[in-house]
Amino acid sequence: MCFSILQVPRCRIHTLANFCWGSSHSLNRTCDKIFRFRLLGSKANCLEGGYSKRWIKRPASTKTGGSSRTNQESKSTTIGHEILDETVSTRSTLSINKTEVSEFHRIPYCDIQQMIAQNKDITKFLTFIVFDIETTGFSRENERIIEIAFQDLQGGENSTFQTLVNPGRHVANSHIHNITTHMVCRSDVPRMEELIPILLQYVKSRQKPGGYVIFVAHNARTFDVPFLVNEFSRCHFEIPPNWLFVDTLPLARELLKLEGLKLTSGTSLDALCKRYNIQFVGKAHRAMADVTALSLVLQRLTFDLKLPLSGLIAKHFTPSDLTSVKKKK
DNA sequence: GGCCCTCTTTAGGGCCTT
Repeated sequence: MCFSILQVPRCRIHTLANFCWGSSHSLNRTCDKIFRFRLLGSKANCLEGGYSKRWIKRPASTKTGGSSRTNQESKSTTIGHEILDETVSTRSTLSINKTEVSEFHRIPYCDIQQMIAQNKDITKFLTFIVFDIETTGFSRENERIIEIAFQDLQGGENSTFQTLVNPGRHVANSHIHNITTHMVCRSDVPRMEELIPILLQYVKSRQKPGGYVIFVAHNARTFDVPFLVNEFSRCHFEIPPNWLFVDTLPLARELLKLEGLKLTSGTSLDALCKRYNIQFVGKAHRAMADVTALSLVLQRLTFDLKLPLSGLIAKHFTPSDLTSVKKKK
């Protein structure tokens, strides 16, 4: 499956078409040996309240400990939890070194704006990940994330990542996503502080050396990203500086405006799926189903807006942009 | 909470996210 190709004659314009769903990237290649969880085979049981497709119940273990580089004393604890993923067909191992996590902030990254200006092959430095979260409510201050899904648009092995998250509290809005307290408030479902190192390592396994990761979500600016930033902060982690975010909601608004339609015509993910005749795989308002749908909506939106890759990247924002907006007020 | 629109800007309501 490929993104639509937008081409301008005699101009070299990079588009999402460059990110095809087929290349392979093994988690095994980039891992160390301190934190560890396992993604098991794909033929497993369906999850309670999950998808109609082959959702996988994956027992996993996480080893936490000190740095192998500094030879500090290592304390290992095993945390059983379930990682839900639909695409991994072979047994693979992802290990995480906590020192390595802290070094995310020391990697020198390329100047993306300069590369666009110089028309360099920016696709060599970019990873596009569509993501979605399910939460216990709307308030980033008071509510918690209970499910996260990532999909690397490059495709290939391990291109999707999905997990439930233990919020340590009652889930009052199960009627929205069908995720119940019983499903997440369990010792074998990871808490956010346990999950973040795994997420960081997963994303690192997908990114290119010295490159940026573009995270795309619907209403990312006012919901998903502030939630993510808040959870990282609460768990004493920082969003890596090479993580950039793009919100598809303004793209949808821009398109309706271009077509002379009122915004009340619908800019929700549901409305966009109906517009493009995209069917949800599984139930809407489950993270992976929404991610899959948004991945398809994204290619249609960029096609309709005639938006080249550089134009999409130009719409990015960072967590510090959100902070500066807050400070101004 | 941010963005957009309008019966507007010294405001208010609706949409979008769960």
